[in-house]
Parts: sequence; C-alpha cells; structure tokens
Amino acid sequence: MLHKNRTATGKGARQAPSSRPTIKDVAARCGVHPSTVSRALSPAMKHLVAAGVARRIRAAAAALGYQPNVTAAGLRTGRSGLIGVLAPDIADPGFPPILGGVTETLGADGYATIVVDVGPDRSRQQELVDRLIARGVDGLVLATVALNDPIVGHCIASSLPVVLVNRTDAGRRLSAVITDDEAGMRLAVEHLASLGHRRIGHIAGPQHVSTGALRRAGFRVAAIRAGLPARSIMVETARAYTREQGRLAALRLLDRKLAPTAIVAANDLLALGAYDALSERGLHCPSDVSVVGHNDMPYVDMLSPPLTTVRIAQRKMGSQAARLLLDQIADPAARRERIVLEPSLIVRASTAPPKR
Amino acid sequence: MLHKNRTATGKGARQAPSSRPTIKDVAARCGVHPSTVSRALSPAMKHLVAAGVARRIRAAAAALGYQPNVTAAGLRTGRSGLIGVLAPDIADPGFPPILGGVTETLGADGYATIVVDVGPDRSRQQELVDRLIARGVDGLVLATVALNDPIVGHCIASSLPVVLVNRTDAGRRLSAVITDDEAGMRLAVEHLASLGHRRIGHIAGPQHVSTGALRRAGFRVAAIRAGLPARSIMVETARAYTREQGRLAALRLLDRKLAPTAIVAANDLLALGAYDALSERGLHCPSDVSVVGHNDMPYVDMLSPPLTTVRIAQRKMGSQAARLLLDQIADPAARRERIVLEPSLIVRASTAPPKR
DNA sequence: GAGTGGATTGCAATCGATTGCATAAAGGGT
DNA sequence: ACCCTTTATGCAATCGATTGCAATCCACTC
Repeated sequence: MLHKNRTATGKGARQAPSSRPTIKDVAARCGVHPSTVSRALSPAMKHLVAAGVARRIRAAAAALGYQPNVTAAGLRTGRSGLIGVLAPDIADPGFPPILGGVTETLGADGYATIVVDVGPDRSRQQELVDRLIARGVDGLVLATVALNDPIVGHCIASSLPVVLVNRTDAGRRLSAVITDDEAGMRLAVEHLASLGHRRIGHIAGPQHVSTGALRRAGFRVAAIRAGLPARSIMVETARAYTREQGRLAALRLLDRKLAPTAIVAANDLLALGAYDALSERGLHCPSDVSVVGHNDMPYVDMLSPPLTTVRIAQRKMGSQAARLLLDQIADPAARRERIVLEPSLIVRASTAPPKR
Repeated sequence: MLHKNRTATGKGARQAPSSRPTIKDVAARCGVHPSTVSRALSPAMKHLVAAGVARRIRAAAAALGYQPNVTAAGLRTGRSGLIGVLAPDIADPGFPPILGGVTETLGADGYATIVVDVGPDRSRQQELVDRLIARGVDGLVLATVALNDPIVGHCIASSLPVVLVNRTDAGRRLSAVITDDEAGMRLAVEHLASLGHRRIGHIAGPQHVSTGALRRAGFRVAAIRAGLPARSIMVETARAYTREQGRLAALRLLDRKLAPTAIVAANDLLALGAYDALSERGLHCPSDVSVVGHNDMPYVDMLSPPLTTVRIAQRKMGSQAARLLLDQIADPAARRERIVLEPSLIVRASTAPPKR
C-alpha cells in the first residue's frame, strides 16, 4: 500500500506545500491510524484510546502545529460551530453591548458568530437567513423580528434552534430574552408625574416591532394609572428608531395646541431627535420640556443635558439569549422559554419639574 | 442500482426527514448525474451543460428549495467564503462604521464575516487568529495590530490574505488602509493656533499602536510648525483608548504648573474623558479650555458642548480594506498596498479663543 | 464512409475528519 | 487451558459538492 497523501510525486499535487498538516500527517508521524488520532484529540472519544498513545499523538500534533479542519469536521458531523446573528443596525450604539454578551457566551463554548446587518430593508431578511442556513449555522439569534414576522414561521419550519433578543414575536412562538417594556415606561412616567408633569407626550417606536408596541401600550397604561387626563396623554409614532424620525415625531408633539411639558421616547436615538426638535423650536431641556430616553445607550450621560433614561441590561440580555440558544442546541426538544429582564431608571439632568 | 440516499428504509436513516435537499436529490429529480447539476448551478461551469438541461435543473432546484451546502463545497474547493475580522472593541462607537463598510463590500461578493472582539488582552490575539484559520477563513481584516505585533509575522507565514485597517504595522509589511494621522493633527493644531491658543496639550493614545504614535508625532510637528514654544507643547499619554484613561491623562495636563488652554485628544473617547476631567476641576469648555477630538464618532455632535473633531472616513476605510482584501484573494501575488485617506476638521462648539 | 472535432454528460476520486463495526490483544474467571 | 469480557485500534463508509478525465453522440468534411 502506497502513500496517497502529499508525497512529492509532483503531477497531481495541487496542494501548496505550506498547506496545513492534516490528521493523516499526525497519524503517519505516530504510526497509527487517522481514526485513532481523531479519537485521541476529541475530548468525548479520548477515553477509547490508551493514555500513552494519546500522549504521543498530542505531542505529535503539537509538534506539527496541527489544527483540525473545522470545515471537514463540520461536513461529517453536520454542525458548523457557527451561529448567525441578525442585527437591525450595527451602527446603533445600543446593539454592540447585546452582541458582546452573545459572542462572549457563545465563544466560551467554541462557537463563532456571523453577524449580519439587515438594514432598513426588512424584505432582505428572509434571504439573509437562508444564506446563513446554507452556511450551515447551528443556530440563530434574531434581534430584528417584527411582531408578525414571516421569518418566525420560516425558522420554525427549518427546525433550527432560534432565540429572539430584545424583540419578540406576537405569537410567542420562539424563545426570547427581552426586557419588561411596560415596566420601563411605568418608571419613566411615574418619575415625570412625581415631578409634577401633567401633560406628557410619547414618541413611540415603530408599531410593528414589539418594543414599539409594548412601550406605547405601557406608556398609556402608566399615564392613566398616574391619573393624567386622557387628552393630555399624547402619542406620536416614529417610523423608525432613528434620530431623524425622533426629531419629526417630537416636532409633531411640540406643535400641538397643548404641547406636552415632558416627552418619553421609546428609545435613546428618538430622544436625541427630541433634543434636536427642542433646539429647533428654541426650547430648552429640561426647563421647558423634560425628556426621558430608553436603553441607556453608551455616552448618553455626556449629552447636553445628560439624558434621564431607562436602563436595560443589554449585555446580560445577549448572554442570556446565547445561553438559551446553547440549551436549545443541546436539547432541540427543549421547551421555548421567555426571559424578561427588569429595567431601571437612571435619572440625570434632562428631567425637571415643569415650569410654573 | 438502488437508491442509497434518503429512502425511507428506516434503520440507517439518521437523517432528519426535514434535512435540506442535496445535489443528489436535484439530480435524481431530473434524471441526470449530480455532477451535471453542480455544473449547471455554477456560473463558471454552466457553459458546459446544454441550455435546456440547465433550465430543467434550475427549475428542479428551485422546486425543491435546494440550497448548496457551503460547507461541503468549501471542503472540496478549499475556500470557505468566510472572512475573519479582528476588532479592538466592538463597543467602541468608532468601530461599527468601519465594520459596516467591510461587511457591505465583502457581502456583495458573497463573503460572510466573522467578527471577533479581541478585548483588552492582546495576548489572546494570536490564538483567535489561529481559531479563525482553523475555521478556514479566506482572509483576515485586522483592526487591532500594534506597531510591532508578532501577529504580523504570523499572518505572513500563514500566507493568508490579510489587510490592516485603521492601524498599521511598523514594518509596513502588510496592506493597509489608514488615515493620514499627521494631517489630522495638523488640522487640529492649526485650528487652535489660529484661534490664538499658545499652550496646547495633547492626550496621546497608546504608543504601541500606529494611531497613538503617529498622532503624537503629528501633534509635535504641527505644534512646532505653528511656532509654539517647546515648553508649552504638553503631552500626556493614555494607556488605552478609553474615556477613563482620557480623564486621567487630562487631569495630568490640567494639573501642570502652566496648564494648557486647549487639548487635542488622539481619539473622541479620550476627549470625552477630557470633558469629565474639566468638569471635575470645575473648568468650562470651551471658555476655560478648548477640546478637539479625533474620529468624529457618532453622536459627538450631541455632547455638551458639541465636539470639534477630526473626521475620518470610517465607512470608506472599511470598504477600501475589503476591496484590497478581495484583490489579494483573487491574486495572492498582488503587491501589498497602502491607502491613506484624508481627514477633515469638523468645527463645533468645543473650541473657542483662549480667555483674555 | 472514415475521420475530426466540438458539445454534453457520466464516472469516480477527492477534500479532511468522524464513527459504527470488526478485529485483535489482553485480562479474568472457573 | 478455555471462553468471555474489556480495551484498544484499524477499516471503510460517509458527509455534499467539485472537477479531471473518459465516454458518448452528433454533425460535418474530405
């Protein structure tokens, strides 16, 4: 029997000489069969190989600088060690902390993450998911789902482990880690009410995503519970979680006959837009109008004025989602779960009692 | 000859029934050989198959919802369609725009990116790179290299296409896309000098990375060219690009006998720290001390006061780096290149003439 | 009517690692 | 001594797609 592997016969050798050593090279160096090397190097199988042999194999592997080819192993085992993450917008400073939590937890278990920025065009989402599936991802973390998102059915049909993060679907058909949006709004509204505000406006986020809808509902409930008269509960909906849409919505609030003395934004980016709108109308925050944000994204403490906002545990949200996903990969039959994290209010200088 | 594939004989069928169709299924459905399917579906090879057959195959593939298994193809062809990206810190708002440029350009060519956050512990970098190589990445984008980084030699030895972004290595041994750091500092210093500042301090970044070293050097040169006396050119070095290290360095500047009337930070995060330090000392920006940042990261226009800063073309930097990498993948013999982008100064409200 | 050539398609090896099964060697019990 | 476990290792198929080579077919030329 002759070597078929990498002998310098030239001719058929398309291999670059620098190509990495394979399991066969290690096996040859030890005079054992490749399968033995595979077992010796696999934590789950190494109990099948004699301790001495295993040591020799590990030494040879180290000497050759052998690194297993994940692609080949993935083909055989059907698992790639890759997790796909769909992000609404990487440039949104609120997202990196979530991502950090996800990658850290997954990385500890040997998984790598492919992050895909869906961008404003939601229709691409399905295609992007399919691309990830074709890549053989072992699971998906979705930070992008809308309330009634066809992607949910698609994911369930694919029987791929999936976890939602930050947002949830209307049917609650998938595991999710979210924050208590209603509670967050209650914190914000109660804070403003306790300062004496009676006319409070809300810049709602897009209503097709859970954060937008739940926070708006939470705002309404909290405002009523705080005893505000119905007509002084004002809501304007932003079409996207962007500074610009926040500005437009804030202008609509400010231009009402009875303008609010305080504004609760569904998100810090929207709050930034509210700041823009205020200065555009020559109003001052907080003396003319108080503003409360949501998420406590990085550096909002540096704004002028520092933003009072509802803090959510973004990093934790990411790591919890990752953990849920790992559980689901380990046991695909596991029931879907829903983890709700509690928000807290960070009071800074953008809120104050109303004038007069 | 009998079907060996996915017939419902039970027994050996470990396959989940929902598992995706393979090239064989498409072939069987069309009564052709799998290799013909492969060719029909490959843009580069489809000229080898009759037009009518190709059409039938495409139809069958679509009907079955066939998606090629990228892992299997990758094993055979030796290319994974994955690009590794090493980031210094995903949470740093300066990074996402670069990443956006990278992923967009690579995505257009069918590549997916694996982003790895190296974090503060640089020693992990080598291991992370090895992990990516084991994953079979087709190339690497490094946003993390230090001036004399062992990783550079390692990458060259691996003969893997690599491009540096934002930072460069001392030996200029790898392709890189950076900004003109000296020019940026010249813009900052000349702006301050023209406002009348004569005592200017610099918060330098870590000196082991190119941005830190080049900006410090650029600051010195610009200050001398502006005719500032040597002893009123003050430099304090931050140990990391963080707000906290910026605060500490700024305090050291402010506590000097002849404190500067203006501070140029090597980075916006350091500038934020300078803001912290100023308020800690009861000083006001810009009336007491002017501050200039660097990078124009998102939302620094919202700070109090809005930050004057040197804008760099981050997104473009990312996409150029991706393009360079694609070129290098297409032609591994291509010469290494270095692209230097020009920065511009964005004047906001953190700079003003010195008192008196 | 044989030869030439081009166009299609099939065949089978291959990428590198994993794993069920078979085999071989060592140990244990009676 | 013999059989029966364990324990350790080898063998070969397999994952799914790609591709060099061979084979087939048809048309056309001389």
